[in-house]
Amino acid sequence: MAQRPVPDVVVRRLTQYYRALLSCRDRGLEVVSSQMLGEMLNVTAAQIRKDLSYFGGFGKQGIGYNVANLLEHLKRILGLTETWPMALIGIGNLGQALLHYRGFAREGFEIVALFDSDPHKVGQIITGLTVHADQQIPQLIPQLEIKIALLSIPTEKAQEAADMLIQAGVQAILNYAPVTLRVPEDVWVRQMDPLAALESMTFYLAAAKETP
Amino acid sequence: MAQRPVPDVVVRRLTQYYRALLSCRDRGLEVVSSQMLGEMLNVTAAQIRKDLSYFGGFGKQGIGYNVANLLEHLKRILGLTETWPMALIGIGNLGQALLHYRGFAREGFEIVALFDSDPHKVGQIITGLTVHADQQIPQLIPQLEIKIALLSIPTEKAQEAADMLIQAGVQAILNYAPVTLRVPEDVWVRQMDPLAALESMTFYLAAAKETP
DNA sequence: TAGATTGTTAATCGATTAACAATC
DNA sequence: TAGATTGTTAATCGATTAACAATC
Repeated sequence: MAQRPVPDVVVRRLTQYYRALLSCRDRGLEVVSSQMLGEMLNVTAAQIRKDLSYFGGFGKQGIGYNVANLLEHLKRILGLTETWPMALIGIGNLGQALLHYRGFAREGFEIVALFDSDPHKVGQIITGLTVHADQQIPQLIPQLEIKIALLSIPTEKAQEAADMLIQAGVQAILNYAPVTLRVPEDVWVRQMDPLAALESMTFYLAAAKETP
Repeated sequence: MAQRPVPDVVVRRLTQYYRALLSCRDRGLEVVSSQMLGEMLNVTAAQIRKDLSYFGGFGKQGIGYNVANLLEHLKRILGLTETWPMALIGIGNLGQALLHYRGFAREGFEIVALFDSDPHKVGQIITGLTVHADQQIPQLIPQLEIKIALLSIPTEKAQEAADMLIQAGVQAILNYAPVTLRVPEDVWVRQMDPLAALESMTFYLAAAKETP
């Protein structure tokens, strides 16, 4: 599909475009220009056109982009035409919040297996799913054809869990533990780290204080 | 402090270095080289030295960096020597998980005020904090000198809440709603968006499927 | 001293922006 | 047709990497 290699920054922006287009659609817009899209997302119009051009020409000169059409293309490009079964590792406060989050399902992501290392939690049924022991990972992940895992466990246990998951066939990890996981290069990891995000903002707040 | 303007990517990496150094300290390491740090974080040694050089020379040739010393410097640079009172807007599943998250306190972040628009929730006391109505924002934010807000409310309400918060003095927002907030340029926003993170990974998984 | 590692400069690489012909 | 907007190329900008003198 993509001829030139697509930079990761572009892929990340693609998800933004997709979001913005969904919102355009919901507001009844049929056509949108790169200019408009850019204003919604604080991105230049040229950036958007360049990014999209990695995948083809989806717009019409003088007109812009058909919202439904571009949405369809991005959906396919981002792999959102299929459904993605996911495993949730760690059923603490955060894990439970993820379990109840409705957003995943809307884009075809579904948590289909729960794992926890706490014997008190194993066997419990939450939102219709049984909590399995970590030891079940090697068996259940391949069986359920799970390629994506949500990792919401304590930092110390994250690497070990990641190793097991990858061994069992997981190729993408959404990591909530504040640690850099060591993974093979064909495995994808995205870090979800509120503390790091906060710290990168206090840098500016503290700097602004010093030089008012 | 910083002479040249510091690129945002550098600031974000600084938080990683800080994390890695904490882990070094906890393992009893007294000295660490840029090489070692780089291996922990999948970053080149040159990158780390360059990044740190924005702020000064913290290492010793032939030796490396004193862990405690560099930690102290980064702590100051990232503004983590002060404590940051925060407001939590939206007390749903995610909000409650954030409320129970212990990581914040360790770096001086403390949720000191809760807000929700649901009349059923207003007045409730959770972990010792009263849930306030959104209308209280203009009064309480300045009073408690809150500069940081955690936004965990539905997408539709996010912009309006952000406007109120900023009006009341908030300068940094950790936004869990999947929408690009329009904010003045002296206000910082970081997006926490698990769905976008997942979608940027399924891009690669789907692409790999096509070209095995 | 010899070996190691920093801080910094210069070279490279890659991403963003500007500009414009093509065309709806 | 005139006006608008795309897709793409070339120019610019900025970030990363390599290399090495300084020095612990």
